[in-house]
Amino acid sequence: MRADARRNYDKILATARIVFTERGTDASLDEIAKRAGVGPGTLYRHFPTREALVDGLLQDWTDRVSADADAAIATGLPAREMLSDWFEHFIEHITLHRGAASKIAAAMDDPASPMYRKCQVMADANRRVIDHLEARGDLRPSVDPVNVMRLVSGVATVADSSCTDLDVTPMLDVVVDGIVAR
Amino acid sequence: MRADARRNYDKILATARIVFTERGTDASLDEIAKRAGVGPGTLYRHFPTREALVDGLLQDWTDRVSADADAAIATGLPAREMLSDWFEHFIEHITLHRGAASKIAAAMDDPASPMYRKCQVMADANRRVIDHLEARGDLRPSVDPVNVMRLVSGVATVADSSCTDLDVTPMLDVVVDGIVAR
DNA sequence: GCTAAAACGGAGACAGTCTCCATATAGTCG
DNA sequence: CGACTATATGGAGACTGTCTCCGTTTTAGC
Repeated sequence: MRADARRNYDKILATARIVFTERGTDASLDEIAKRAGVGPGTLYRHFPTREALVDGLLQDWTDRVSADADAAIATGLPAREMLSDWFEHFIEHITLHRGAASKIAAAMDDPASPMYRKCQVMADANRRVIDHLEARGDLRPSVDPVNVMRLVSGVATVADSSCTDLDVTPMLDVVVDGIVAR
Repeated sequence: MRADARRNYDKILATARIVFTERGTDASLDEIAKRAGVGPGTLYRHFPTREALVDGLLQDWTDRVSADADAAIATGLPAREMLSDWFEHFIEHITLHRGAASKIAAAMDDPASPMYRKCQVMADANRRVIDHLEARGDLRPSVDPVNVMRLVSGVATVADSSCTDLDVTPMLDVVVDGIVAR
């Protein structure tokens, strides 16, 4: 990639991070381009779709999610606490920008999405936590990590789209109760 | 309401039902107006926002949801089965049109939404089921019906926004396991 | 029929998406 | 260094959808 291209790419990403935080992931792309000091054409060449741009912002995101999963495992806490811990961190990450949660939830089952790969990493992180607890015999038989992931994403989506500042803990408690061994 | 107004109102609603089914709740409102044979002004006078239009379509929806809740209670089935039954019917209703589930989930906590009232009816129906089971001693202590509603809406939203035809049963099983007495 | 009030509809202002291509720039090679 | 080529730029503008305003038409009551 040419030096000027790289410069613009980074500039767009930095601006998008600001604008998405201010206005959510539905903000105008032309506005992002304008504020980044580039033409709309440049933005669309680097990021053909809004999804690609959101995906670009999540570059280091997967690393953090992965790290959080491993950190949760490392605590060695009882199943209930470990899961709550992990789920809350996870939700914190996927609701970074308003509207992001639903996009991530949708990408999880869509191999055509530019975010699909990152969702895989995220799903892997979750699977590590679930497998760890499973090996400890702390879970009900046949808990499917992928479904857990979907469920928690659903919680995140609801919390994110609600205009009130919803507390996710009670919902997560139900999920946790639904998967730990009785 | 004047006769011609009533006529147009009904025409718009009927057309919206078709178009939303074809294209989801994000379909162009001007297209609905055109296909209904009215001007955009007429559509917007009757339904100032997209939400109001979706809401108009759900006129008899609340009755059906209520009836389903009472039917589920009347079966007298064990808690697990009754809940699965009710949840599945509920999801079937709120995913009537693609995109509807997330709008309903968002309206649930937004008193300013035109759908808010209908969400209350829906929440009441759910509360009846939960209260019934609670009275039978079939649930864990302190299950909050509102949170259950949010959780199930989350499942519906995920299923609806997924491009694959997702089976909601495994997710609902987790929720059910999370609320029935151990 | 006549009239006032109610409703209509479509032109058009506005905002966002996305493309095309004439112009500008970076990097390379003699 | 200067010339050349591939690469990248940016902004005009086509297109689509939202929503309003207001001159015209329709309805309902007298």
